[in-house]
Amino acid sequence: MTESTGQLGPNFIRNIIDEELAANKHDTVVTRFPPEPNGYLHIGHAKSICLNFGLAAHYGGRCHLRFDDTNPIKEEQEYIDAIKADLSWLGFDWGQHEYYASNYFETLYGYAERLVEKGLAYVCELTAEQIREYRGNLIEPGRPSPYRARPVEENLDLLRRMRAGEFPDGSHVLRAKIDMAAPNLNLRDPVLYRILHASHHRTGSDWCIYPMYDFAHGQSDSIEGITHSICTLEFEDHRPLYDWLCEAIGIYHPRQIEFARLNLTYTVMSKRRLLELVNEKHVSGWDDPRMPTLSGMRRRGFTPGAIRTFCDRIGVGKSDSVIDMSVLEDCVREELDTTAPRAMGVLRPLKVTITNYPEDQAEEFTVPRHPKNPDMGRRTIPFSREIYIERDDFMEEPPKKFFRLGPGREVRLRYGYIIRCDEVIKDPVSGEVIELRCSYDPETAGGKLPEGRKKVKGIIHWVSAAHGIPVEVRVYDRLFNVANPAGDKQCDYREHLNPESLGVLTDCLVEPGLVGAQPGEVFQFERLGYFCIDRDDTAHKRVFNRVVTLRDTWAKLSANNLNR
RNA sequence: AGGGGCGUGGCCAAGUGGUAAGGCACCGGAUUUUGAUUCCGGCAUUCCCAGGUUCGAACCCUGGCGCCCCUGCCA
Repeated sequence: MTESTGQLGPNFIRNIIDEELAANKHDTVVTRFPPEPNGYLHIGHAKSICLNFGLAAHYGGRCHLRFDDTNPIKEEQEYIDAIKADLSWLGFDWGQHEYYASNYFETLYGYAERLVEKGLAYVCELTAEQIREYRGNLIEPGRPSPYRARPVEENLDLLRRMRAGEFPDGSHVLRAKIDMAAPNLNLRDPVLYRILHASHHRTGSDWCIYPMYDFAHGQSDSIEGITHSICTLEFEDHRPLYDWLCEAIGIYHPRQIEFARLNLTYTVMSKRRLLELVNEKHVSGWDDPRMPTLSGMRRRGFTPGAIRTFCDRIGVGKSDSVIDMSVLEDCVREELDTTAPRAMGVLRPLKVTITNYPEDQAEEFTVPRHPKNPDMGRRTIPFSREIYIERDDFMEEPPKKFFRLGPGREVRLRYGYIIRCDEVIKDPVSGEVIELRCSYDPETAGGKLPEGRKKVKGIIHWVSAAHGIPVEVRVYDRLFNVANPAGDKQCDYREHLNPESLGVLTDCLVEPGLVGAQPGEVFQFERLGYFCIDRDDTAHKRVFNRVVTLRDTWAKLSANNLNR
């Protein structure tokens, strides 16, 4: 069992378990993470995973991985493999406890016959539409199916013939006999088994009847000895059925506890919408770095530790909540700040010629890989007459408090010399600034400041023109431009897609020390943010993803000034 | 004859009758060869509202109000 990096804080579920333990209701805690293999895991699943595995770890129990594979039409092996990979990546180990609801099909069927024999279930021949009509609605009670009073023997015969494949899809279902007038619609004789002549990804053609969620989930929990079956709020209405079925069948009865699912600002979390984003090509795939999927976040450069910290930090409750994306970003920055080696990279290059630096000269600065962690060692960065700096670090008419480069101004090149901007060269046609001609002060190498020389406030990053490696950098912004895209009843969530969520910068330059870096490696480009090498990276075309920017007080300040 | 849940600062969240933790965000300020990091300080006389019980209420009681979920042979 892998421990989460953070702490699973106190929450109402822990309080419940503490009380039960104090009352000697259990001697161990067994939880489970039960995905349906019909899609990819997202950050919402991570919350459930951290909760279930976290509780098991906290109480010294265990957590099972169980695939809820009761609907062969929607499920595939591909998803099982992807889910396992994501779970491992997140840092959780389910050991030998890998289970499948489909492994219990025979047992489940036995439970069904038992219910029939007890007179608690019957075979119904109403069509799906008729069943809906008979069910009534939110304020009117339902009516009993004409097949409700069928004798036990007839039900048993019919159920066996359903299993034997004598009937076509949709012709018969097995229903629990509960209460057609129950205020909780789930209790109005819910369907337990349906006929589906479909091949199952694990059981092939062994079965043509498949149990519904309500007749598989709790039963699987029971079979595995799950003590606490933790699910999301929308299943609260199913709990009475969960309980009824365990009692009716007469099996061990786990306790279902519901918590609020995760919502994050500026993204969507439902499988349906995520699938639409992929199918309609609004993103490049499930692992598009803008997606809230674990595979997307992995490709983006988010770390498992940051996601675990996030899940621990947001807590677990029962009130519908929307967590601000900044919480996640903070977790990512917190981890990467301590682990990412520093480097210099220029995203939007502006050429600078150091006019008083000899043309045939070059030198190397040896500098730390990390400002606070000497154990990470040192690196060398070449310096020469021509360098590139960030366009944003020069302004022809600098506003107040801008302490970077401008005509006649001085800045320090990080780890290098102080330079002064003597001349601004513009494109004669467009008027665009295309080059800065500067002079350097040889006395200021490596942070030195000669007696009496005024300290410069601005420090900017740079890359030597002759030595830099050209790279492509993909900069990501929020996928949607409103905080709650799915919450707008006026229009479709897709109308809130941020057209600028992906920016591709093709003229970037990074320091030559990064030649050998491999896909997945993360660096901090000083003053800019964290960047990881994408899996599209090749020797001919190096590709970085921007994981997240650094906090930018200047950007905030100038934005505030603009608003005034 | 509707039922089930939930309301603590901008966003989360602890708190379970003894006088409102923490994080994110935000606002100051110090240190800094990253406008980063770090560090210090500020940020709810009040817990959806109104009554009541109590020496004492976010916690207990009553009555309102608001929001979410439920009418698949999906999970």
